[in-house]
Amino acid sequence: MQETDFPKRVAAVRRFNRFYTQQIGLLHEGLLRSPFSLSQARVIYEIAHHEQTTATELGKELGFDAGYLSRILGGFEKRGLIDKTVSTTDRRQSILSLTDAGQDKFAKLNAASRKEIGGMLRGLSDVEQQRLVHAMHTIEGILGAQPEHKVTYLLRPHQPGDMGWVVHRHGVLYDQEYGWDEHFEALVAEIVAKFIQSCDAKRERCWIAEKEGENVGCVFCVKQSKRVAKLRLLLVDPRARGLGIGKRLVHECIRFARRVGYQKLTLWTNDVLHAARRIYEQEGFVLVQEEHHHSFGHDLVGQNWDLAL
Amino acid sequence: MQETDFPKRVAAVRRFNRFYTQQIGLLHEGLLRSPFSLSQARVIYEIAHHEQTTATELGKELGFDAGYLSRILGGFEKRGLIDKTVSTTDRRQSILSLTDAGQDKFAKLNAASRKEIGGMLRGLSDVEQQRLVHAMHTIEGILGAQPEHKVTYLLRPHQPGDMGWVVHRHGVLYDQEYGWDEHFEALVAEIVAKFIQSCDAKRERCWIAEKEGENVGCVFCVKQSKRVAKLRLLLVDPRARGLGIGKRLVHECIRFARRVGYQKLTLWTNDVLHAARRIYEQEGFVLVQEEHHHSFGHDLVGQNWDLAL
DNA sequence: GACAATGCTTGCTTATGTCAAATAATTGAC
DNA sequence: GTCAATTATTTGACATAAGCAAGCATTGTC
Repeated sequence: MQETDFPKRVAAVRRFNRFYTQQIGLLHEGLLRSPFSLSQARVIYEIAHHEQTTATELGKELGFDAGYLSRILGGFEKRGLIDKTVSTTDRRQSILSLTDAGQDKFAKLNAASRKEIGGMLRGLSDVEQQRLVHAMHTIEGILGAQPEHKVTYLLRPHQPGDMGWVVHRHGVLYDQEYGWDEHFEALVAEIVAKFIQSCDAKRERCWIAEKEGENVGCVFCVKQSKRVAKLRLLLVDPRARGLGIGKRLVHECIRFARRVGYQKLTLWTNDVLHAARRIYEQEGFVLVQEEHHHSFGHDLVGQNWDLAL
Repeated sequence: MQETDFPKRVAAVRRFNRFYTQQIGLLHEGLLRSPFSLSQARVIYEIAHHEQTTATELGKELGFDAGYLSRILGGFEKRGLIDKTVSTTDRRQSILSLTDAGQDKFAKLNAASRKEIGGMLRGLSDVEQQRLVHAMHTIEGILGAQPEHKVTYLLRPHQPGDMGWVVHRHGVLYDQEYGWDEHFEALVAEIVAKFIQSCDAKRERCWIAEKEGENVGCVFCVKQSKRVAKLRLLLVDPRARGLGIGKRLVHECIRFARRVGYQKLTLWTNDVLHAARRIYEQEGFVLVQEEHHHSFGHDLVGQNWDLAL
């Protein structure tokens, strides 16, 4: 290295820091129209991206003072955004997780942020976008010792547009992977239509898994009878498999069914869906019935699985 | 563009924002050991890099609330870091400039920041440093509509190490540009030695011009008699010429001499130094005497210039 | 079972930041 | 030249952000 370059480099980094401090200040303004401060947004972001976490863990990741964080979390709890459950292994800590309302609020915040950044990016040419993203990767790679979270997906309630995605993705994937015909897509469409039209918000729910701003999975919990809930339409996009999203979706569904007072959770699937089967088994579902049927252009074996709640 | 890339890009930018928010938080900690908060540091930085500015201008550049800024500036004034002079063209505004103490405090802050960033950079390989700086430039270029200040230098009092630089640079540059021999360097060394040894801090001063962390210019104001000050050793590095640094140094020197009560400012130079001559003329100096002499291996014409204060 | 360490909460303090009103000076319209 | 609108700055009141330290309950260690 030419030794005379070094001060120039230091100056360049300092200039960039000033520049980006400014940029982040601008983002801050974007949050003004949201019910979250920058710090709160960072906290809720972290919670949303962990299935479960604790205050100390959050504090370490974000570099926050424990007292300050405690207050932020207290506020979230009061607003009904998070649940604190005393840990079974260590009764000093609370396990933090988003409530349904929290998931919803966060999804909105997330969408707003995405829209804002998207708007900014759209002002750039394709080449500029590529260069920008590449340069950011470079900087993160060089400065960021800490690896990105393994789990970068997030669960949220459904929003407009999601039902279409559910139908579309089921159609495409079951065709690709199992050769099922369009009758399957139609069946899915019928299910989601009914879900939307007669949705009992208190006892029925849909979760969408989102990764890097794109939908990558879903599951539905619908009412079959007063005491029995049914898990339907579990799907994980191939691009996002292996991250535990399927398991998490099922888990969330079970937690919900239990919480709102069902006594049994049932589901219908087909024996060719091996990955799903493994998840159901792990979560404690029991195979209660099988029957042969011819549907979607194939001979299939339908299965009913039950879980006592 | 592949439309499916877009959400990925948005996600990448958002991730970078989170990442850099974190980074800037770390820098914030570096300031904890300084007497400035992040906001204060940003304000004093801006003041230091403008010869003169106003509160409104600062507020616009930094995006600060006028009231908040007013208080920060009030605090600085109380601590003796800045001067507020009512503008002659608009008596509502104050022209802000750093006092000597302010220049000094800021130079220390600046050095600390540079040291911190320098330390971080030293942990990287030469190639990584280059890539980092290049990536930062790219981002600034793409996102930053606003051009960097034209004037990126800063004046400050001397610090340990500066005298050596003054001697060295005079030696090298006068050899390169005029072929003067080592006797000139020796003369400079003698002058700075005397300056340090018998410096009357109230009535004598040295200014160093700094650009991107490197010294690029200097000037001295020393006492010749109770009523007469002498400007000496004006130098601007070739790399930094054309930015008005020479003029600014002379200007600062005149202001100081006037403020501490001298009645005349005098200086000795040689007719071959054309650039310097132009500055002296512009600032109102008058040529009072010339004499031929043989020094530093050349036949020269020495000149005395005076300015009534 | 004493004792240090950990996870979290709470009280207190200071810094940060915003809003609205007040003052003084300037500018533009007539 | 006069008046209204605008601009630069200050000030008071206020809300939020953020850090420090003391405290409490729990856990792990010896």
